[in-house]
Amino acid sequence: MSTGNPDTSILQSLNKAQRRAVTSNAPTVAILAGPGSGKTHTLTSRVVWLVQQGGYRPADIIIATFTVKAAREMKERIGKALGEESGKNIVLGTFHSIARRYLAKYGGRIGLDSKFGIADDGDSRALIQRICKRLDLHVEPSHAKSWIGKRKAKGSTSTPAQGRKQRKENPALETCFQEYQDHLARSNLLDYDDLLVRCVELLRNHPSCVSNVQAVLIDEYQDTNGIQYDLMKLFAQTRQRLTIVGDPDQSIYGWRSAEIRNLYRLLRDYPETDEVSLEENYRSSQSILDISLDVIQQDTKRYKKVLLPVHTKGAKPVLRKLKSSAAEGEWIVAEIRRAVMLFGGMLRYEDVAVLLRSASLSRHVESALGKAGVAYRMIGGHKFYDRKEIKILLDYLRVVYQPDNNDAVARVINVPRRGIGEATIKSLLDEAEQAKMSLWSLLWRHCRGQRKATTNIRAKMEQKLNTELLRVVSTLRQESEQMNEGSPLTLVDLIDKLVGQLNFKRYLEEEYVEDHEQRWANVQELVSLAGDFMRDFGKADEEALPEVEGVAQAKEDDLLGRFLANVALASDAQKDDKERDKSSLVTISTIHAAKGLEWPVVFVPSVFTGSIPHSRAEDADEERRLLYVAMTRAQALLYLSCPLYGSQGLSNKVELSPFVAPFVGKFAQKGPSFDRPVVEGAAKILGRAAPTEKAIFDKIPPMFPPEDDRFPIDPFDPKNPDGLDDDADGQYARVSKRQRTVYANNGGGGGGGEEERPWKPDYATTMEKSSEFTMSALPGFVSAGAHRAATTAASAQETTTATKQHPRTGTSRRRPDQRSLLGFVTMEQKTQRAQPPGKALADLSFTRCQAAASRHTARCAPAATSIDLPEPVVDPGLAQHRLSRGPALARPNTPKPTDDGPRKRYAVFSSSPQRPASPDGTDGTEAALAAPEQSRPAASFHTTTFMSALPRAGVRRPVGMGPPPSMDRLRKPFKPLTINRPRGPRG
DNA sequence: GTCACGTCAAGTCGA
DNA sequence: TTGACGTGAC
Repeated sequence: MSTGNPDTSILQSLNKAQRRAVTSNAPTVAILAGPGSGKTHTLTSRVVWLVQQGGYRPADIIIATFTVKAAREMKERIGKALGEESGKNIVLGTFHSIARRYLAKYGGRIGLDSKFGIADDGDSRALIQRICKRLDLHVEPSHAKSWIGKRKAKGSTSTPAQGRKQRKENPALETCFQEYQDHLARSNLLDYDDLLVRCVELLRNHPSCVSNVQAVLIDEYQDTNGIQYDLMKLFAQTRQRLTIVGDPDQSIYGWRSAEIRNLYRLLRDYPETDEVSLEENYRSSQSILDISLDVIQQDTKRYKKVLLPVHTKGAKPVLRKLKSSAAEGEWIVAEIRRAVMLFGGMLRYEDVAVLLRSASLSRHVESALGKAGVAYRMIGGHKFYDRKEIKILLDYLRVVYQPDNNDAVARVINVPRRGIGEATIKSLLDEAEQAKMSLWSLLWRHCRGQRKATTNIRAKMEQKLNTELLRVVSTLRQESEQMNEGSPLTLVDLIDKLVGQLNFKRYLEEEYVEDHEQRWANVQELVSLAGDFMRDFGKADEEALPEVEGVAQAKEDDLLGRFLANVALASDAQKDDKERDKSSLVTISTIHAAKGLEWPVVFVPSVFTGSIPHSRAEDADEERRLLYVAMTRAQALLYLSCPLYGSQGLSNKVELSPFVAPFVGKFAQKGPSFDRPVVEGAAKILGRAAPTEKAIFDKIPPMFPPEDDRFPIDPFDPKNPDGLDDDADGQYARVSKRQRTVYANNGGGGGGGEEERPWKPDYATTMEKSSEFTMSALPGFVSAGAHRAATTAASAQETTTATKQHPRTGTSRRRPDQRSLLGFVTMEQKTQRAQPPGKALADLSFTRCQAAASRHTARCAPAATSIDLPEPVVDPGLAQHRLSRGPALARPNTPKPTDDGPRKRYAVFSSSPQRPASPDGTDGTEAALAAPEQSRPAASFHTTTFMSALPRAGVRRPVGMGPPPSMDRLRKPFKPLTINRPRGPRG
């Protein structure tokens, strides 16, 4: 505070609307903004503002995010802005993690045992399955699970009447629910939803726990569900100061009961809300935005908003048709290489992302990348903690921590093998249940001779159980308790001991002959993660909640418990970014996991019906939003593609996704020519220096195809498939199985090598770098570097007036050119009072026609968008259109702002507002050149099984030594473990 | 009855 | 890639 002027330093990186959001004095601020508009940046800046200008203690601020990734990123940014020390006092995390902390501290008040564990998805599923079977409920376990989840996630949105109705309709589900909860309670477990439900219960009954909280901020608000909304309100119950950021168009978690209508509830519950729209998109080229808007605007019920491109037109997005998924993969790789090559070093592999609807679609892309020797990493997909060997160890630790966790005991009772079969385990479980004791104590008593189990346990089994399971676990438990009391023993020691006493290495060698080294490396990775945890969270104050005066906290000093909770809530192994991966890797990710990130080049393959929209999806609109999210990740180049035939072969034809079908004509049919304008345009968007033509051509190898013409534009020709595709298809889909034995004999691990890509020594494989994969992302703001520079000039002019802007009151705090979120609704009500009451609440994804004026357009075309327009201009047709939707709710207690001054209103129907060629379109990029690093995508990721094994000690499986390659290996020719060693099978 | 082994099919998204 | 299922061997 003493050095320099803190407020200007924060505000400098903001545009006008962002600054208004950051500095607003309203108790509640709702920031609504499209992709690439700097939402997170704005939110973090507001936190800094609240601390530095509002004088709030960081410890009195709660920031809730939706994903671990977002939480981590936020933490990093705030730490940078506020300094590590005060930054870390902020209560920041996912809803679940914050709820867990409160429950650990104060849960005793609602009768919760402080040593509760967290039941993860697998636990819940297994439990429900058992219940359904045991009680013969005739319900689909998966259905029961989602039913239970939905019920818990609803929060106070469900009225008692609704609840009763459901109860009558579904007695079986109700029973299942009851049983499930009882079982969890007996095992002292909470599932993910329970964390939220119980925390709501806690804060509702004991508001003093949050009496210190001055401000609550919510990221990705559109993804909150009912119970999270309740929780948010309760967090803020003392001061009622809330800031939310969100984008209804990016709501892609409906299947987790996210409710877009929460936006509406907020405005109803907090009538003083100051709404801010961020309209400038700093990320993507104009043509990418245009076509993304085309897609999203098919949703007529959508909440319309403006998205103003800051950048120039750019290369036309591509919609490519390929013959098969295999061809699609190969095309993607060819196109990636073409782009990297013809951009002369300006684009690297790390600038490219392939975004998939589901992780299982990655096979063909992975295979093609592997063949070409292009290294990649995978975000989403399978989790580190979900690996078999890791799960076993974690289950052991859970038993150590919570011996009454029957499910965990049951899973480890025969691992390593002790001759106890499934039937025995089931019988033991049933017996324990009937005797109303835990499985653990049943075993314990039996082996101590205190109570003979009715289940037959053979002497051999008993002995093994006694020495290997019971004794090991109980000694570890003692040590874990000592650990909490300050003995020098650490978590790492604990896991090491466990691994040693189980003889886990030998177990892996015996059980997984083929890949035990990978698995052992994973175990070591777990140990090292535990070490990281000790370092980061070992001090108990790291996750601590602030002391609240007069409110006693329980001590949460159980390291093991916190480690396990961390594992359950993170669901994803992450390392910090000190050892950041510097190598150039293509990113493959699910669309869900890509949210919030950006890349210069984005591929969205498999854009066909059944994939997106997914065949099992319930909500087509959500699928469309998903595609929209994927497309808006792209900065400079966007490629969609679609195979003509599904993976089953030529018999099943595939249809282009209806989301893009109407706009086929707007896409290019093949990749653009990377001529001078395209290269320079991309350079501008990315804020990088365009390479000279010489630099480009010097690097291009002879015969390199400069155009995207290696694949037919229209590959539809079922009778005469072209050779390339057919080969690939045949080899992968049909022949591989039979060839397997052949390869085993003549090729060893590298079997089929000649059909695969020739070995290339000089690429970084994902294998070698896997340790860094688990770490989180690059620092810095996601918004393009150009963003800051683009606004610098404007801010310089405006800083003088900025401080005078905010001390207005009520809704009039809006800028004159910014409309209320409910603007059109209130208007609608005026004109249409006679509407019958009805589905107002049910249909809240209302449309808004939003003033399109912004600083930018105002500058570009002052005459057209003059803020001095005397009258609101609303297209009557639009109002008409919305009328059929029934009466909207007015915000209660809000006087109609009549003295707001002139408010400019006009509807925007085109995909993006017309903008004249921007004279200042260049202003940002040049300055941004100075810091090209900052525009790199931020990402956090983890390894997949495929690339997991970290040969820490340099262990590598020699080619040909192992057993014959699995079928999977043949399908995926890229197997660095084997390919990297171009030796023959016999050395 | 129980265990080990092979085969077959199916598989969103994530805290 | 896991899981459910059917089959021989203790």
